[in-house]
Amino acid sequence: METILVIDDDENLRDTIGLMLEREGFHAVLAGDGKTGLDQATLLKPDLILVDLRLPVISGIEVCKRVRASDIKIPILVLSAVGDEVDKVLLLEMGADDYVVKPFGTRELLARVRAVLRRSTVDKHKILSFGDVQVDLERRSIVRNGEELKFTPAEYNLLTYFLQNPDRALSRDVILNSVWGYESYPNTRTVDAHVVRLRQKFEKDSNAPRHFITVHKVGYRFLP
Amino acid sequence: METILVIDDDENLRDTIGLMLEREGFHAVLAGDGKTGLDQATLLKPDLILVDLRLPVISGIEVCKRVRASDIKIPILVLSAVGDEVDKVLLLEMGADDYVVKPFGTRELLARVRAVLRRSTVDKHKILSFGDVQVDLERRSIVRNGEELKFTPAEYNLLTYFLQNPDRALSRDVILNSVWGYESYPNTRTVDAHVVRLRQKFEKDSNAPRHFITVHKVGYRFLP
DNA sequence: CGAAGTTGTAAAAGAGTAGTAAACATAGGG
DNA sequence: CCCTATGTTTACTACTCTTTTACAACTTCG
Repeated sequence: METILVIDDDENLRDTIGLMLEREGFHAVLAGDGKTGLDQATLLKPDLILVDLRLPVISGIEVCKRVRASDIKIPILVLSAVGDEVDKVLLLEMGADDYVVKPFGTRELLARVRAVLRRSTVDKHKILSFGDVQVDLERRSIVRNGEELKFTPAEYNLLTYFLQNPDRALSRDVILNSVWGYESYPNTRTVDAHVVRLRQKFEKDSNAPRHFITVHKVGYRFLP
Repeated sequence: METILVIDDDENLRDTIGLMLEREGFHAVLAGDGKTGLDQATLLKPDLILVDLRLPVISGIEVCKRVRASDIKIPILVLSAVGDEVDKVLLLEMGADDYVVKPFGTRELLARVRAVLRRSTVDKHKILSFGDVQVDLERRSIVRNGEELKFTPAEYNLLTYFLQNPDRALSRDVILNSVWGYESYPNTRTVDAHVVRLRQKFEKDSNAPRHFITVHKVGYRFLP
């Protein structure tokens, strides 16, 4: 089920939209101001953000900018009042994917929501990243500064596991089970050997790791 | 990327539409009169033609007729002024796929454009291509430099599967399931054997594949 | 501090994987 | 019913990757 975050200070409208979305099978999350909205966005990573252009404190444009700044690629649909003299180009440049002029019909909004979602799912490659490195799960590629890196399967598997479990102390046993699976029983030192390689490849200073942190007597912790 | 041909004698409007389309990720080609427009149409084979109804010399209706007469199946969207007393039925009979009444909003036009394109792509006979090779799914033919290539069913199935899933790491199991189906259980090495053949046929240097890339311990990735 | 245990690391042994041609199997047409 | 075209498996080689090992360096804690 797709989650849609609705950011609007007009409680009435907000609830109406929320209800409508729920009725259409979406999961709607509501926020009354830009700040809350942004928090929700980073926390929930919704599939779409519906944001009012005129918001107190943090405007809709600002929300667009900030969502785009954090590298989460969530499509954004802006709601603007008919009077708003907004440069549509600016809006799209700020990272909005589409906009609807109030007052709008339920069906129109829904059509837009679906259109944006459709477009975004097409090119929704999951790309994990840390530092200047991007990992494309679909292509199974690792890119740094636009350049594809060579890597072995174990390196890739371990790296993506770390990326998907950031900032957690992971014991060697847990890592072995998750990355190598239950069927193979390598020595736990194997993990160490591979972490060494990841460090050599991805740490600027291999002696002072910033991403692949040793947790003494336990295992490792990955910091993006 | 989709190419859209805009035929309108109003330079201002033409440019505005062109700009808007470009911004939305289309490739816009502009023509100021029916004659030029028709030439462009046959030359470029755009994915959509946007044509003003009131054109000097050759009218929009005439453009529709002539495009339909030549057997290119390009969808046409007609722009008509509000005063124009046009029989909509006639318009559609002439080969237009939809029409928009001026003055129109950017969003409305875009919505129509997308709608028409969506409808037309469904039954557009798709030609997949990579390098200097074209694969016509409808004819089930593979052509290189205007010459039809011979191929076996398995070669064709595997190749088209790759073409339809470009730039993704595909495991042997996934390939087997998708190309061979769930009912047959060939060895995964079978995939390798067929990839070898595709390479021999389509790679310039079989030792340094540029299209059929090995993904160690996983399978293959196809790059157009 | 110093002993015991833990981790870092390079290199070698070992295990597994892919490329490839040829053998084998199968189906469909004549 | 055999022949041919195609598909699948096998066998072997070359190669890549993984794991182990050995030892140095480090951490912890009494």
